[in-house]
Amino acid sequence: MMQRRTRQRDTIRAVIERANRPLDVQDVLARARRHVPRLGIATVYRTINALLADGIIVPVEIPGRPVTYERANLRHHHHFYCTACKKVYEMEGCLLGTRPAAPCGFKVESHEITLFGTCAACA
Amino acid sequence: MMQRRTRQRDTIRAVIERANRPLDVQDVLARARRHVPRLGIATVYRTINALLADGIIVPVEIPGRPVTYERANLRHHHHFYCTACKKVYEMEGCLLGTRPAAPCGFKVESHEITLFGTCAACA
DNA sequence: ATAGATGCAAAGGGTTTGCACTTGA
DNA sequence: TCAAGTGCAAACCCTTTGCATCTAT
Repeated sequence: MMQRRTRQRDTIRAVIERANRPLDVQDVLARARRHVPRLGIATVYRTINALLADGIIVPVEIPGRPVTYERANLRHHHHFYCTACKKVYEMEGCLLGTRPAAPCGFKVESHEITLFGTCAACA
Repeated sequence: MMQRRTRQRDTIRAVIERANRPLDVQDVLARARRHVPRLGIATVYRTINALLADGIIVPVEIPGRPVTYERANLRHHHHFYCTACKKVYEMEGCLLGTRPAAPCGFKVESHEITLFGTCAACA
């Protein structure tokens, strides 16, 4: 995948990597079209799927919201969703002090935490 | 909403309330059809939406999976998603030892935690 | 030159809606 | 009785796929 370098792919990747918050497909399309006006939505989906497969970006799924994507090489962190302005913020570090407890026989491989509330700007 | 009592609604509500794990729409349809064979998928969606609006059930959204639903009046808990058998398990209690830390000015109102891994049955 | 990538439009899969029929109160 | 509720199918969305065209190598 992603064997050739194209303007579309460079643009889509740059849009996601330079954003200061996770972007959904429509966000990516809108921003990328500023540089590639004729960009099609199918190319956005194909490129996002390729970037996911290559481990360059990861999905960020907030319950009740469309999937968003961010660069994969960020430090372990979680997300804060402001219910007022609908923005997603990165929360540095992990909120779980200890390894998550699970019933006997259950093996925890990873976890996701989302905080909901209002951000400083909305308070 | 839900002005009249029907066999379909009683069945759908009972199916969700009696399940020992959150169910997605297809789960609900399959189980409810045992009692109401001609039940249509549209009625399942309509009833689930009505139960959500009435606060009788809540959505449980596991990243990458179809939305599931469970009764609303359960104690605070989180979910474990088995990546092998694709089932969602209830995890009693909360994994956050302390109140979640957030940057100054951020007000945390609620949180969601999802654990990923393999369950006892699949290990 | 040529296989990979793109844009468009059609196809898919899941959810909602329109409508005539059924049914609870 | 008769409006709420149902089942079916069509309509909608969002995402993926097919295909002719374009383009990076």
